[in-house]
Amino acid sequence: MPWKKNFDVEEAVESAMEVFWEKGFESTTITDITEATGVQRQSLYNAVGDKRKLFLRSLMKYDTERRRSTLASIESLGTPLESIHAFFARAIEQSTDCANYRGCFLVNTALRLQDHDDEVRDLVSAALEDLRAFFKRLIDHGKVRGEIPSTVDASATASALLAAIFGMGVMARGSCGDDVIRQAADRALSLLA
Amino acid sequence: MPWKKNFDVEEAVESAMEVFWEKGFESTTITDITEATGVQRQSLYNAVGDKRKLFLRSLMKYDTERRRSTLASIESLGTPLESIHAFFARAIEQSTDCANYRGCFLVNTALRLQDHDDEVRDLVSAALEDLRAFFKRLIDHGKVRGEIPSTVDASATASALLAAIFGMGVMARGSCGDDVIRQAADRALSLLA
DNA sequence: GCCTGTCTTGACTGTGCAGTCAACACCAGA
DNA sequence: TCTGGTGTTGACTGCACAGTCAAGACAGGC
Repeated sequence: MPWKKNFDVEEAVESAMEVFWEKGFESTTITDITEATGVQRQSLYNAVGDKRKLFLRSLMKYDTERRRSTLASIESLGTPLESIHAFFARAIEQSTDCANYRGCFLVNTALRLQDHDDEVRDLVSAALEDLRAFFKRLIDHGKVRGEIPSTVDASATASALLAAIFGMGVMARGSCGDDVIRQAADRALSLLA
Repeated sequence: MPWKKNFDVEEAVESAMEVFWEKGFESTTITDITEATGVQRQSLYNAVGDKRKLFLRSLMKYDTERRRSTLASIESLGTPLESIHAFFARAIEQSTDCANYRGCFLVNTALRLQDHDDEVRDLVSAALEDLRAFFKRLIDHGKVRGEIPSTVDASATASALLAAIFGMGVMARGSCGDDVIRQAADRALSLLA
Protein backbone atom coordinates (compact mmCIF):
# COMPACT_ATOMS: atom_id res chain seq x y z
CA MET A 1 0.00 0.00 0.00
CA PRO A 2 0.85 3.69 -0.18
CA TRP A 3 3.41 5.58 1.66
CA LYS A 4 2.87 7.96 4.55
CA LYS A 5 3.30 11.74 4.17
CA ASN A 6 6.41 12.89 6.00
CA PHE A 7 4.93 16.27 6.96
CA ASP A 8 1.90 17.37 8.95
CA VAL A 9 -0.67 19.22 6.85
CA GLU A 10 -2.01 21.18 9.82
CA GLU A 11 1.47 22.41 10.67
CA ALA A 12 1.99 23.45 7.06
CA VAL A 13 -1.30 25.38 7.02
CA GLU A 14 -0.25 27.07 10.27
CA SER A 15 3.01 28.24 8.69
CA ALA A 16 1.23 29.30 5.50
CA MET A 17 -1.19 31.31 7.66
CA GLU A 18 1.70 33.25 9.18
CA VAL A 19 2.97 34.17 5.73
CA PHE A 20 -0.46 35.14 4.32
CA TRP A 21 -1.17 37.14 7.47
CA GLU A 22 2.13 38.99 7.15
CA LYS A 23 2.11 39.66 3.43
CA GLY A 24 -1.45 39.23 2.17
CA PHE A 25 -2.70 36.95 -0.58
CA GLU A 26 -1.38 38.70 -3.68
CA SER A 27 2.07 39.45 -2.31
CA THR A 28 2.65 35.92 -1.07
CA THR A 29 4.25 33.53 -3.52
CA ILE A 30 4.11 29.77 -3.39
CA THR A 31 7.86 29.87 -2.95
CA ASP A 32 7.43 31.97 0.21
CA ILE A 33 5.19 29.23 1.52
CA THR A 34 7.39 26.29 0.58
CA GLU A 35 10.27 28.06 2.30
CA ALA A 36 8.22 28.79 5.42
CA THR A 37 6.80 25.29 5.66
CA GLY A 38 9.73 23.30 4.37
CA VAL A 39 7.22 21.38 2.27
CA GLN A 40 7.79 20.89 -1.45
CA ARG A 41 5.61 22.57 -4.03
CA GLN A 42 3.90 19.51 -5.40
CA SER A 43 3.39 18.03 -1.95
CA LEU A 44 1.45 21.16 -1.01
CA TYR A 45 -0.62 20.95 -4.18
CA ASN A 46 -1.34 17.28 -3.49
CA ALA A 47 -2.29 17.85 0.12
CA VAL A 48 -4.28 21.09 -0.02
CA GLY A 49 -4.84 22.23 -3.60
CA ASP A 50 -3.98 25.55 -5.16
CA LYS A 51 -3.00 28.86 -3.59
CA ARG A 52 -6.60 29.98 -3.20
CA LYS A 53 -7.60 26.85 -1.27
CA LEU A 54 -4.54 27.14 0.90
CA PHE A 55 -5.44 30.74 1.70
CA LEU A 56 -9.02 29.86 2.59
CA ARG A 57 -7.82 27.09 4.86
CA SER A 58 -5.35 29.44 6.53
CA LEU A 59 -8.08 32.00 7.09
CA MET A 60 -10.44 29.39 8.53
CA LYS A 61 -7.70 28.21 10.86
CA TYR A 62 -7.11 31.78 12.01
CA ASP A 63 -10.81 32.31 12.52
CA THR A 64 -11.32 29.23 14.67
CA GLU A 65 -8.01 28.96 16.48
CA ARG A 66 -7.07 32.60 16.99
CA ARG A 67 -9.95 35.01 16.74
CA ARG A 68 -12.60 32.99 18.54
CA SER A 69 -10.34 31.81 21.32
CA THR A 70 -8.97 35.32 21.82
CA LEU A 71 -12.48 36.75 22.16
CA ALA A 72 -13.48 33.95 24.51
CA SER A 73 -10.48 34.46 26.76
CA ILE A 74 -11.00 38.22 26.87
CA GLU A 75 -14.69 37.77 27.60
CA SER A 76 -13.92 35.55 30.58
CA LEU A 77 -11.28 37.91 31.97
CA GLY A 78 -13.41 40.04 34.26
CA THR A 79 -16.54 42.16 34.18
CA PRO A 80 -17.99 43.10 30.77
CA LEU A 81 -16.64 46.65 30.96
CA GLU A 82 -13.22 45.36 31.95
CA SER A 83 -13.27 42.97 29.01
CA ILE A 84 -13.98 45.77 26.56
CA HIS A 85 -11.19 47.86 28.05
CA ALA A 86 -8.87 44.86 27.88
CA PHE A 87 -9.74 44.36 24.22
CA PHE A 88 -8.89 47.98 23.43
CA ALA A 89 -5.72 47.83 25.51
CA ARG A 90 -4.64 44.86 23.47
CA ALA A 91 -5.49 46.64 20.22
CA ILE A 92 -3.51 49.71 21.30
CA GLU A 93 -0.56 47.58 22.24
CA GLN A 94 -0.57 45.92 18.83
CA SER A 95 -1.27 49.12 16.88
CA THR A 96 1.56 51.04 18.48
CA ASP A 97 4.17 48.33 18.09
CA CYS A 98 5.08 49.59 14.64
CA ALA A 99 7.92 47.18 13.96
CA ASN A 100 5.73 44.10 14.44
CA TYR A 101 2.41 45.51 13.36
CA ARG A 102 0.47 43.17 11.17
CA GLY A 103 -3.08 43.73 12.32
CA CYS A 104 -5.81 41.14 12.37
CA PHE A 105 -5.63 38.66 9.51
CA LEU A 106 -9.37 38.88 8.94
CA VAL A 107 -9.42 42.68 8.85
CA ASN A 108 -6.42 42.73 6.51
CA THR A 109 -8.36 40.42 4.25
CA ALA A 110 -11.46 42.61 4.51
CA LEU A 111 -9.42 45.50 3.18
CA ARG A 112 -8.55 43.56 0.02
CA LEU A 113 -11.81 41.74 -0.47
CA GLN A 114 -11.74 42.37 -4.20
CA ASP A 115 -8.88 39.85 -4.44
CA HIS A 116 -11.10 37.06 -3.18
CA ASP A 117 -14.06 34.86 -3.94
CA ASP A 118 -17.38 34.45 -2.17
CA GLU A 119 -16.20 31.85 0.30
CA VAL A 120 -13.62 34.26 1.69
CA ARG A 121 -16.07 37.17 1.58
CA ASP A 122 -18.64 35.26 3.59
CA LEU A 123 -16.10 34.19 6.17
CA VAL A 124 -14.84 37.75 6.62
CA SER A 125 -18.31 39.20 6.73
CA ALA A 126 -19.40 36.71 9.38
CA ALA A 127 -16.29 37.39 11.46
CA LEU A 128 -16.89 41.16 11.45
CA GLU A 129 -20.49 40.64 12.43
CA ASP A 130 -19.38 38.29 15.17
CA LEU A 131 -17.03 40.91 16.58
CA ARG A 132 -19.86 43.41 16.65
CA ALA A 133 -22.04 40.87 18.43
CA PHE A 134 -19.23 40.36 20.94
CA PHE A 135 -19.26 44.07 21.80
CA LYS A 136 -23.04 44.23 21.93
CA ARG A 137 -23.24 41.23 24.25
CA LEU A 138 -20.68 42.73 26.61
CA ILE A 139 -22.47 46.09 26.63
CA ASP A 140 -25.80 44.41 27.38
CA HIS A 141 -24.26 42.47 30.26
CA GLY A 142 -22.58 45.63 31.53
CA LYS A 143 -25.92 47.42 31.55
CA VAL A 144 -27.51 44.58 33.51
CA ARG A 145 -24.66 44.72 36.03
CA GLY A 146 -25.00 48.48 36.24
CA GLU A 147 -21.43 49.30 35.22
CA ILE A 148 -22.64 50.77 31.92
CA PRO A 149 -25.44 53.37 31.95
CA SER A 150 -28.80 52.02 30.85
CA THR A 151 -29.10 54.99 28.45
CA VAL A 152 -26.34 53.54 26.25
CA ASP A 153 -27.65 52.07 22.99
CA ALA A 154 -25.96 48.67 22.94
CA SER A 155 -26.32 48.03 19.22
CA ALA A 156 -25.22 51.47 18.02
CA THR A 157 -22.36 51.67 20.48
CA ALA A 158 -21.14 48.22 19.47
CA SER A 159 -21.01 49.48 15.88
CA ALA A 160 -19.06 52.53 16.99
CA LEU A 161 -16.55 50.44 18.92
CA LEU A 162 -16.11 48.21 15.88
CA ALA A 163 -15.42 51.26 13.70
CA ALA A 164 -12.98 52.58 16.29
CA ILE A 165 -11.02 49.32 16.33
CA PHE A 166 -10.81 49.28 12.54
CA GLY A 167 -9.93 52.95 12.42
CA MET A 168 -7.09 52.42 14.86
CA GLY A 169 -5.70 49.78 12.55
CA VAL A 170 -5.81 52.15 9.59
CA MET A 171 -4.09 54.84 11.63
CA ALA A 172 -1.38 52.41 12.67
CA ARG A 173 -0.72 51.54 9.05
CA GLY A 174 -0.85 55.16 7.97
CA SER A 175 1.94 55.88 10.44
CA CYS A 176 -0.10 58.11 12.72
CA GLY A 177 1.49 58.83 16.08
CA ASP A 178 0.75 56.54 19.02
CA ASP A 179 -0.89 59.40 20.89
CA VAL A 180 -3.50 59.82 18.20
CA ILE A 181 -4.37 56.13 18.37
CA ARG A 182 -4.62 56.22 22.15
CA GLN A 183 -6.84 59.31 22.00
CA ALA A 184 -9.16 57.61 19.54
CA ALA A 185 -9.47 54.56 21.79
CA ASP A 186 -10.06 56.71 24.85
CA ARG A 187 -12.85 58.71 23.21
CA ALA A 188 -14.49 55.57 21.81
CA LEU A 189 -14.53 54.00 25.27
CA SER A 190 -16.05 57.20 26.66
CA LEU A 191 -19.24 56.21 24.82
CA LEU A 192 -19.70 53.61 27.58
CA ALA A 193 -19.68 56.18 30.39
CA MET B 1 13.07 71.85 -33.82
CA PRO B 2 11.13 69.17 -31.99
CA TRP B 3 7.58 68.19 -32.28
CA LYS B 4 4.78 68.87 -29.85
CA LYS B 5 3.26 66.11 -27.77
CA ASN B 6 -0.19 65.29 -29.05
CA PHE B 7 -1.58 64.50 -25.61
CA ASP B 8 -1.90 66.46 -22.40
CA VAL B 9 0.21 65.04 -19.60
CA GLU B 10 -2.11 66.40 -16.91
CA GLU B 11 -5.09 64.72 -18.51
CA ALA B 12 -3.17 61.48 -18.69
CA VAL B 13 -2.22 61.70 -15.02
CA GLU B 14 -5.87 62.40 -14.21
CA SER B 15 -6.95 59.20 -16.01
CA ALA B 16 -4.13 57.21 -14.43
CA MET B 17 -5.29 58.48 -11.04
CA GLU B 18 -8.76 57.08 -11.64
CA VAL B 19 -7.29 53.66 -12.41
CA PHE B 20 -4.88 53.61 -9.46
CA TRP B 21 -7.67 54.81 -7.18
CA GLU B 22 -9.97 52.06 -8.37
CA LYS B 23 -7.51 49.17 -8.41
CA GLY B 24 -4.52 50.15 -6.27
CA PHE B 25 -0.87 50.24 -7.26
CA GLU B 26 -0.07 46.53 -7.48
CA SER B 27 -3.22 45.51 -9.31
CA THR B 28 -2.90 48.22 -11.93
CA THR B 29 -0.92 47.35 -15.03
CA ILE B 30 0.68 49.77 -17.44
CA THR B 31 -1.68 48.37 -20.03
CA ASP B 32 -4.66 49.38 -17.87
CA ILE B 33 -3.28 52.89 -17.92
CA THR B 34 -2.49 53.08 -21.61
CA GLU B 35 -6.04 51.91 -22.29
CA ALA B 36 -7.56 54.44 -19.89
CA THR B 37 -5.49 57.34 -21.14
CA GLY B 38 -5.22 56.42 -24.80
CA VAL B 39 -1.55 57.27 -24.54
CA GLN B 40 1.09 54.84 -25.78
CA ARG B 41 3.43 53.06 -23.43
CA GLN B 42 6.66 54.75 -24.42
CA SER B 43 5.02 58.17 -24.53
CA LEU B 44 4.01 57.72 -20.90
CA TYR B 45 7.52 56.63 -19.96
CA ASN B 46 8.97 59.64 -21.78
CA ALA B 47 6.59 62.10 -20.24
CA VAL B 48 6.34 60.89 -16.63
CA GLY B 49 8.78 58.05 -15.97
CA ASP B 50 8.05 54.61 -14.57
CA LYS B 51 4.97 53.25 -12.86
CA ARG B 52 6.10 54.37 -9.43
CA LYS B 53 6.57 57.98 -10.53
CA LEU B 54 3.24 57.95 -12.28
CA PHE B 55 1.57 56.69 -9.12
CA LEU B 56 3.20 59.35 -6.98
CA ARG B 57 2.10 62.02 -9.40
CA SER B 58 -1.46 60.66 -9.41
CA LEU B 59 -1.52 60.66 -5.63
CA MET B 60 -0.20 64.23 -5.47
CA LYS B 61 -2.83 65.31 -7.94
CA TYR B 62 -5.54 63.68 -5.84
CA ASP B 63 -4.17 65.30 -2.72
CA THR B 64 -4.14 68.81 -4.12
CA GLU B 65 -7.10 68.76 -6.46
CA ARG B 66 -9.54 66.50 -4.66
CA ARG B 67 -8.86 66.12 -0.98
CA ARG B 68 -7.89 69.70 -0.18
CA SER B 69 -10.59 71.31 -2.23
CA THR B 70 -13.21 68.95 -0.81
CA LEU B 71 -12.21 69.83 2.74
CA ALA B 72 -12.16 73.53 1.89
CA SER B 73 -15.63 73.45 0.35
CA ILE B 74 -17.06 71.50 3.26
CA GLU B 75 -15.43 73.85 5.74
CA SER B 76 -17.04 76.85 4.09
CA LEU B 77 -20.48 75.23 3.94
CA GLY B 78 -21.95 76.39 7.20
CA THR B 79 -21.14 76.41 10.91
CA PRO B 80 -18.28 74.18 12.13
CA LEU B 81 -20.67 71.59 13.58
CA GLU B 82 -22.67 71.56 10.34
CA SER B 83 -19.46 71.04 8.39
CA ILE B 84 -18.50 68.02 10.46
CA HIS B 85 -21.98 66.57 10.03
CA ALA B 86 -21.79 67.25 6.31
CA PHE B 87 -18.45 65.47 6.11
CA PHE B 88 -19.90 62.40 7.81
CA ALA B 89 -23.01 62.50 5.68
CA ARG B 90 -20.83 62.45 2.63
CA ALA B 91 -18.77 59.56 4.02
CA ILE B 92 -21.95 57.59 4.78
CA GLU B 93 -23.28 58.23 1.32
CA GLN B 94 -20.07 56.94 -0.23
CA SER B 95 -19.66 53.99 2.14
CA THR B 96 -23.16 52.69 1.62
CA ASP B 97 -23.07 52.94 -2.16
CA CYS B 98 -21.60 49.44 -2.43
CA ALA B 99 -21.59 49.23 -6.19
CA ASN B 100 -19.44 52.33 -6.61
CA TYR B 101 -17.51 52.20 -3.39
CA ARG B 102 -13.85 52.94 -3.83
CA GLY B 103 -13.03 54.92 -0.72
CA CYS B 104 -10.52 57.70 -0.47
CA PHE B 105 -7.45 57.21 -2.65
CA LEU B 106 -5.14 58.32 0.16
CA VAL B 107 -6.69 55.98 2.73
CA ASN B 108 -6.59 53.09 0.26
CA THR B 109 -2.90 53.81 -0.17
CA ALA B 110 -2.40 54.00 3.59
CA LEU B 111 -3.76 50.49 3.86
CA ARG B 112 -1.09 49.16 1.52
CA LEU B 113 1.78 51.34 2.59
CA GLN B 114 4.21 48.44 2.47
CA ASP B 115 3.93 48.55 -1.34
CA HIS B 116 5.40 52.04 -1.43
CA ASP B 117 8.50 54.13 -0.84
CA ASP B 118 9.14 56.99 1.55
CA GLU B 119 7.82 59.70 -0.73
CA VAL B 120 4.39 58.08 -0.80
CA ARG B 121 4.52 57.30 2.91
CA ASP B 122 5.25 60.92 3.77
CA LEU B 123 2.47 62.19 1.54
CA VAL B 124 -0.07 59.81 3.08
CA SER B 125 1.06 60.51 6.59
CA ALA B 126 0.80 64.26 6.05
CA ALA B 127 -2.66 63.90 4.53
CA LEU B 128 -3.96 61.90 7.47
CA GLU B 129 -2.53 64.43 9.89
CA ASP B 130 -4.11 67.19 7.87
CA LEU B 131 -7.52 65.56 8.09
CA ARG B 132 -7.14 65.32 11.84
CA ALA B 133 -6.17 68.99 11.96
CA PHE B 134 -9.29 69.76 9.90
CA PHE B 135 -11.51 68.13 12.53
CA LYS B 136 -9.65 69.75 15.41
CA ARG B 137 -9.93 73.19 13.84
CA LEU B 138 -13.66 72.78 13.32
CA ILE B 139 -14.16 71.54 16.88
CA ASP B 140 -12.22 74.48 18.27
CA HIS B 141 -14.31 76.91 16.23
CA GLY B 142 -17.48 75.15 17.30
CA LYS B 143 -16.51 75.53 20.94
CA VAL B 144 -15.86 79.25 20.44
CA ARG B 145 -19.27 79.61 18.80
CA GLY B 146 -20.87 77.64 21.62
CA GLU B 147 -22.38 74.94 19.41
CA ILE B 148 -19.96 72.36 20.82
CA PRO B 149 -19.63 72.04 24.62
CA SER B 150 -16.44 73.54 26.03
CA THR B 151 -15.84 70.27 27.90
CA VAL B 152 -15.08 68.47 24.64
CA ASP B 153 -11.37 67.74 24.19
CA ALA B 154 -10.75 69.00 20.64
CA SER B 155 -7.58 67.05 19.97
CA ALA B 156 -8.77 63.70 21.33
CA THR B 157 -12.18 64.01 19.71
CA ALA B 158 -10.59 64.88 16.36
CA SER B 159 -8.60 61.64 16.64
CA ALA B 160 -11.76 59.71 17.43
CA LEU B 161 -13.60 61.20 14.44
CA LEU B 162 -10.66 60.29 12.22
CA ALA B 163 -10.75 56.70 13.50
CA ALA B 164 -14.51 56.58 12.92
CA ILE B 165 -14.16 57.74 9.32
CA PHE B 166 -11.51 55.12 8.63
CA GLY B 167 -13.47 52.44 10.44
CA MET B 168 -16.53 53.18 8.35
CA GLY B 169 -14.42 52.60 5.27
CA VAL B 170 -13.24 49.24 6.53
CA MET B 171 -16.81 48.25 7.36
CA ALA B 172 -17.96 49.21 3.89
CA ARG B 173 -15.27 47.02 2.35
CA GLY B 174 -15.98 44.18 4.73
CA SER B 175 -19.57 44.20 3.52
CA CYS B 176 -21.13 45.29 6.79
CA GLY B 177 -24.73 46.43 6.56
CA ASP B 178 -25.51 50.09 5.95
CA ASP B 179 -27.23 50.35 9.32
CA VAL B 180 -24.07 49.42 11.15
CA ILE B 181 -22.13 52.13 9.32
CA ARG B 182 -24.80 54.73 10.07
CA GLN B 183 -24.84 53.74 13.74
CA ALA B 184 -21.08 54.09 13.96
CA ALA B 185 -21.23 57.57 12.44
CA ASP B 186 -24.07 58.61 14.73
CA ARG B 187 -22.27 57.51 17.88
CA ALA B 188 -19.01 59.15 16.77
CA LEU B 189 -20.83 62.43 16.21
CA SER B 190 -22.43 62.11 19.65
CA LEU B 191 -18.96 62.85 21.05
CA LEU B 192 -19.60 66.45 20.01
CA ALA B 193 -22.75 66.79 22.11
C1' DG C 1 14.25 70.40 -49.63
C1' DC C 2 17.23 68.62 -46.31
C1' DC C 3 18.70 68.01 -41.49
C1' DT C 4 18.10 67.67 -36.50
C1' DG C 5 16.21 66.27 -32.67
C1' DT C 6 11.81 64.93 -30.40
C1' DC C 7 7.61 62.09 -30.29
C1' DT C 8 5.27 57.67 -31.51
C1' DT C 9 4.66 52.92 -32.48
C1' DG C 10 4.71 48.15 -31.99
C1' DA C 11 7.65 44.57 -31.28
C1' DC C 12 10.86 42.81 -28.07
C1' DT C 13 13.36 41.25 -23.50
C1' DG C 14 13.87 39.57 -19.12
C1' DT C 15 11.74 38.37 -14.90
C1' DG C 16 8.75 36.28 -11.65
C1' DC C 17 4.88 33.84 -11.01
C1' DA C 18 1.20 29.69 -10.52
C1' DG C 19 0.58 25.52 -11.72
C1' DT C 20 2.06 20.90 -14.13
C1' DC C 21 4.80 16.99 -15.46
C1' DA C 22 7.44 12.98 -15.43
C1' DA C 23 10.93 10.48 -13.31
C1' DC C 24 12.11 8.57 -9.12
C1' DA C 25 11.76 6.84 -4.02
C1' DC C 26 9.31 4.28 -1.12
C1' DC C 27 6.27 0.89 1.16
C1' DA C 28 2.82 -3.05 1.47
C1' DG C 29 0.88 -6.93 -0.10
C1' DA C 30 0.94 -11.08 -3.52
C1' DT D 1 11.15 -10.62 -5.17
C1' DC D 2 8.05 -8.41 -7.92
C1' DT D 3 4.28 -5.07 -8.54
C1' DG D 4 1.12 -1.23 -8.01
C1' DG D 5 0.05 2.80 -6.19
C1' DT D 6 1.29 6.94 -3.46
C1' DG D 7 4.61 10.66 -2.01
C1' DT D 8 8.56 13.49 -3.50
C1' DT D 9 11.64 16.06 -6.35
C1' DG D 10 13.26 19.42 -9.42
C1' DA D 11 12.74 20.78 -13.90
C1' DC D 12 9.47 22.62 -16.96
C1' DT D 13 5.48 25.46 -19.25
C1' DG D 14 2.80 29.22 -20.18
C1' DC D 15 1.50 33.62 -18.93
C1' DA D 16 1.45 38.40 -17.45
C1' DC D 17 3.97 42.01 -16.43
C1' DA D 18 7.44 46.31 -16.34
C1' DG D 19 10.45 48.31 -18.85
C1' DT D 20 13.42 48.89 -23.39
C1' DC D 21 14.64 49.27 -28.18
C1' DA D 22 14.90 50.74 -32.77
C1' DA D 23 12.66 52.22 -36.70
C1' DG D 24 9.67 55.48 -38.37
C1' DA D 25 6.63 60.05 -38.27
C1' DC D 26 6.80 64.67 -37.78
C1' DA D 27 7.82 69.80 -37.44
C1' DG D 28 10.77 73.65 -37.57
C1' DG D 29 15.51 75.83 -38.70
C1' DC D 30 18.91 76.30 -42.36
